[in-house]
Amino acid sequence: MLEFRGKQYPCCASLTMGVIGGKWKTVILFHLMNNTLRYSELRKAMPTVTERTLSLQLKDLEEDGLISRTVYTPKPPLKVEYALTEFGKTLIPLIQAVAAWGDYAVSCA
Amino acid sequence: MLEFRGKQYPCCASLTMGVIGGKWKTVILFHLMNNTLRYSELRKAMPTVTERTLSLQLKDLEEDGLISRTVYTPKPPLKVEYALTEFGKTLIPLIQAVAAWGDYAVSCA
DNA sequence: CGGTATCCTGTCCGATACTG
DNA sequence: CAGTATCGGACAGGATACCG
Repeated sequence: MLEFRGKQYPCCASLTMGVIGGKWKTVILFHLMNNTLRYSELRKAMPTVTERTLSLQLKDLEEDGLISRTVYTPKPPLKVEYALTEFGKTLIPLIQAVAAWGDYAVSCA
Repeated sequence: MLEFRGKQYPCCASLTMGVIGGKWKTVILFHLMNNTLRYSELRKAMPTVTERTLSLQLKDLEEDGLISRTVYTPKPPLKVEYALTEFGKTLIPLIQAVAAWGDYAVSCA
């Protein structure tokens, strides 16, 4: 039994899935892999996610230390940028493998 | 927009997560990565999953073509073995990366 | 611009009991 | 031994409206 940030996992594989699982987290990480992006840029990159869900997933990823959130303006209109942290960058090879296998599976079908 | 086995995905990363996501699929694949296992052996390897859930997840993985189910006995008591298919084996590097990152994250915390 | 608040729905998944 | 049947709770995630 493993523990990470207060949650328990029966196996190292399930720990990873607990952190990057869910419907949108890998997609967010995939888009942040090569670029720092603003909230609105993420929305454009992922047109089918709702604002609420995107917001919640970003907060989750931030709490797990994978991404950073930087506010550049003192007042509205706000400018906010999201980027991978150093810890989040350790996921890059994994995200690349996830994306590559998705492409491969499509090419098989 | 990508399609795989009748489901739609907005991104190659989300396709992969749709196939190996969920609470238990990567754990099953992790245990089948190096060994063919019987149902009861999977249960021993994953003591905290319920029979119902294990059964459903195995069926999902079989329908997605990742694992094979072989019955060796004509009547009860049954002997059933699960193994990765050739297509499922293409996931091995990914599963290894998932497991390795889980270990790494624990070592950081 | 970058979010929350509120409400609601589906689905995942656990518990328990039973079967070929 | 290897499952299925039934029930039900919790939570992820969508729709829409509103706020600093």
